[in-house]
Amino acid sequence: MSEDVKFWHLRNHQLFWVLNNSQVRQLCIITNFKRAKKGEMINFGEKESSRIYLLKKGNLKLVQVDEQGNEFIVDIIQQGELFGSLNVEGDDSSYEYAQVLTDRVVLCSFGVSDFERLLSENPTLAISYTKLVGFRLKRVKNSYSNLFFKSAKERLIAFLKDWANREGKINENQVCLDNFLTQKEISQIICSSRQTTTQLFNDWEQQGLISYSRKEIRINNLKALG
Amino acid sequence: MSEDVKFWHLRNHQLFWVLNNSQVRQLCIITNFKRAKKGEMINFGEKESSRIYLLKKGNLKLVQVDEQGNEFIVDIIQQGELFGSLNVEGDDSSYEYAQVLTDRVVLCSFGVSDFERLLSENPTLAISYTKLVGFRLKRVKNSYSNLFFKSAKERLIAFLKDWANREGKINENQVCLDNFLTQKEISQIICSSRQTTTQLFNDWEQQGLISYSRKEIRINNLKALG
DNA sequence: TCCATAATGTAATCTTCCAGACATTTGCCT
DNA sequence: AGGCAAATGTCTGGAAGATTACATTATGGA
Repeated sequence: MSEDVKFWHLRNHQLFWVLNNSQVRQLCIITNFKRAKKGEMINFGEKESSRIYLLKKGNLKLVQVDEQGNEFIVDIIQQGELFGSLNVEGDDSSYEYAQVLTDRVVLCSFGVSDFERLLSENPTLAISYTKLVGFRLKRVKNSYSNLFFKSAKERLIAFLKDWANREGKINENQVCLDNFLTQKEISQIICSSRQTTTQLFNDWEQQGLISYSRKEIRINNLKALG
Repeated sequence: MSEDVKFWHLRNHQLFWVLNNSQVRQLCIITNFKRAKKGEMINFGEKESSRIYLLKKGNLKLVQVDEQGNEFIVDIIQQGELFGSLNVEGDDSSYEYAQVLTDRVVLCSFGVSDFERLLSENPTLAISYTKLVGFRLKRVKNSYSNLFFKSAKERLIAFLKDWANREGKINENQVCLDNFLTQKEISQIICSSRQTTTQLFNDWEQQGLISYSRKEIRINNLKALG
């Protein structure tokens, strides 16, 4: 990928607005670009090779795997978001990987140490980055505390609402979602069984409130679901 | 509180190891010290007044309250930890407060804007701070993903194990915990009903595996609980 | 010391949703 | 086109644990 394109990508990310052009050019040099297709997995966690990723196009899921092998979808990353070793510290038992959800993704990455050097030279960038991580913390806390006090149905509604806010397209009163998730994946996100999720979608479908397909989800009236 | 004592407190926190003495002295000036007693509440969230706290002594809980008024214990903060507006960004719907659990706590705090200025002058500090928040993020993720795949019993065991690791005192094979939590609070942490928690403790008590009182919890054999 | 209040103990229902066990459909690959 | 795997649809019992409803016991403050 040409330096020009790299430049454009980085220049367009909010986080790097505080850098001047020459700094961004510098950043280009340490940056690695990559394309990946649906289903591909991205591993991170090996201390040495740990990298920070910036997702330029597409969506992917962050999956955490515990000792028993349970897979748990921690977060859905969308266009423009950072992910990877935000935490930097090498530690522990839990393993995490990312998997591509959309047909293809474009992402770029820096090694953690390069990124750290950049931060130490640009305090303003360091603060922006700090805020970003803090925001992520808040998001995770929020989405989890949702899960505990809501029934499976409420959790699914909350998930759809969130999704609609993030990426929904409004078509004459309807919200339309590009569906790159299977019902199984949705259940993993909202922590319920696959069957329960299916049941809920079908109930809504029969009431004419929603239209589910593998390509898209159309919601006629978000508020009426409850 | 004298500047000297402030100095000692700050100098001893890992986060500030990267600062030199004169910088720590500077930090002392913007620092506010406070004592609080059991049950007292600390609010943060008002954008203007938001502060970052460093807990010097004691324990407290961070409680998140959602729109329905459900109270959810997000985290237990112990000696030496930072809490408060780690996220810096003022946002949204969810409200969070801290409540003192031990007889008394000692804490110091800075206004967010002062702290930000400090960060911008000390990029290394900013990086340390980022790692800290990242670590917190990891902890939250971990404790949550625990919750979803475990039964109430397993969750309680995991909680006790974690507690034992953090603050347990070993007495001739037994682990002894200073109990500043009620069973109700424990249930809030592990997300089960108060009655279920009570039942579990009593079962263990009858099997002679544990000894619960309001002052202390003594565990004879952590592994045998399962 | 006594009392009000909070914390703990116990039991009987009742709801939710998970876990199988299939059938059916969809969509991709060759 | 045809076949195969993955995704979806549907039904069942059963278990975990919430909820309700009290009884009992501690504890801190007046």
